[in-house]
Amino acid sequence: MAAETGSAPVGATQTTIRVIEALRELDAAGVSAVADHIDVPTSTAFDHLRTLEQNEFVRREGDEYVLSSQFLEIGGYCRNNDHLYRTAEPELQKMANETGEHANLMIEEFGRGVFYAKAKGRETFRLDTHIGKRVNLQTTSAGKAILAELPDDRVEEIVDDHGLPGITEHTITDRADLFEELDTVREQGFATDTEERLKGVHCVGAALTDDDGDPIGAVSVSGPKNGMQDERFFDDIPELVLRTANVIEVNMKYQ
Amino acid sequence: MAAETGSAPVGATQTTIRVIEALRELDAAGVSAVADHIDVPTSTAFDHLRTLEQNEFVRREGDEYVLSSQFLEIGGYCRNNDHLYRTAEPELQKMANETGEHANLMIEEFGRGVFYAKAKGRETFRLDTHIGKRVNLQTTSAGKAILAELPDDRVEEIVDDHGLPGITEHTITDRADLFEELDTVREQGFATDTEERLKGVHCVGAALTDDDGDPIGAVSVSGPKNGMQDERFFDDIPELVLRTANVIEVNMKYQ
DNA sequence: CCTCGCTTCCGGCTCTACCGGAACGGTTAT
DNA sequence: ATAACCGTTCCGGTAGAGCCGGAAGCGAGG
Repeated sequence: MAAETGSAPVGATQTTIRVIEALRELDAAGVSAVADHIDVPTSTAFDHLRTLEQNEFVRREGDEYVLSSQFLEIGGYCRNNDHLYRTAEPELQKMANETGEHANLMIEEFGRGVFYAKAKGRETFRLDTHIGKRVNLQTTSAGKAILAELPDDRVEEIVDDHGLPGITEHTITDRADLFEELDTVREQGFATDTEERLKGVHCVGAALTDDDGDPIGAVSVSGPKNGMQDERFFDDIPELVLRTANVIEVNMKYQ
Repeated sequence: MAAETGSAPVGATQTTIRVIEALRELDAAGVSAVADHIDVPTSTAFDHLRTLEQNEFVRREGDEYVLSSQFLEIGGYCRNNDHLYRTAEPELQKMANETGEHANLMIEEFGRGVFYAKAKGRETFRLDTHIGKRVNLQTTSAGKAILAELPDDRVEEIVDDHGLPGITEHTITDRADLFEELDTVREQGFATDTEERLKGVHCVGAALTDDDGDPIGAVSVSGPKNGMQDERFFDDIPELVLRTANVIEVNMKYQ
């Protein structure tokens, strides 16, 4: 989360958000645990928890507070009304069925990649990527596909904001390397990820662009490294991913 | 949403929440549209929108504000850490595969049913149930299964709070009918829904209970009315749903 | 160039968010 | 039993901040 320590216009809301963050980090916690965590008096934490509870953002579980499913509800509602999601979701399913691998839809927000939707293939190895999860764009194929469609100065800005932290030994951590990689992506038309975010996982991603050529997201397929190699990884899967991306782009316009 | 008009301890937070609700209802809106909608000066709406934006709960799209995927992120994160979800999710998948229909996991929160997870079967007719969607418990099979495991006075309380509004012509709208139905559910061990929330859709649901016998959720299968009839609807599917519920209950304890 | 609608900024007044402290309630130890 | 202790809940005063009106930017359109 941003944790802008700069003064927010509405300080009380800022405090409430800190309470939410605390509950998220603590999973379940009592009033005083929350108060300690964000360094406010218990009475203050209590006021905010109660306000959140009244609005059903927080629920009591025994003698502790937990975040409710209200967040999921709002997020799910917005996503369900989203034209991109509605258009892409069925195509994701198809892609997952055809490949047997996981298919993902990513969007960019605040300079980071959001796993916006996923479809499971036959291989149901457990992914760490919960819905909505945010990652640095350069660590995924879909993210790199998006970056490749953004103007250079915007990429610079994103790198300035979020850096290039190494997640695995294969993650791109150098700025020049990144731009070189983005050149390759633009040449190929698709992006790859060879264990750059998760050991043992390979991905192929392609950007979705609007009429102006601006990226509105990206789709990708991810699977175990062993099954994702050679022609399948460099030809078959990319072709399918690109075709799917194309179908989604077209359907975005005419329905 | 609750819309507790009673005074919240932290009024500023209450206002922020109203801004969020407004954005949700308006989909995308400018400062003044939000201000009008919740009847505050534009400058106030602006302050709150800016605070939300700084914390990445709201994003600018052109010259309008929209809710960001932050809600999905928080909700998805919590769900992913949830023992019930982690345990039930793979079983849902299996159930969807075996039946070819949609499989759902519902939990109860604030007296309403939350569609907490779903797995798609082969029949991919478009459901209106986005993830996190809240419904009145008595309108779904999973919800009735949960109600059947709650003490009568709690059921009374829930009905008092949320009423028994009719959604389709088959929805239970009478209190006595509801209790009669819950008796049947307890006898059978599972609950059914014959077009009580959606025309043309039948469901079968079974509750998940903890060691104390309190319901922690319910699983259900829903499909088109035509395919969900006779032995399949009254025997085969119920058996599978009950078996799945049982597997989840056991796995909850030993892993 | 002027108008109009919207967003953004600014500063003062008043209200309220915040806090300390006290009461309450449940649990454990003596 | 009873006391001690922990966390939660309640309460009231104060000073600091949220709210608001008004004005300044800023585009779009005539």
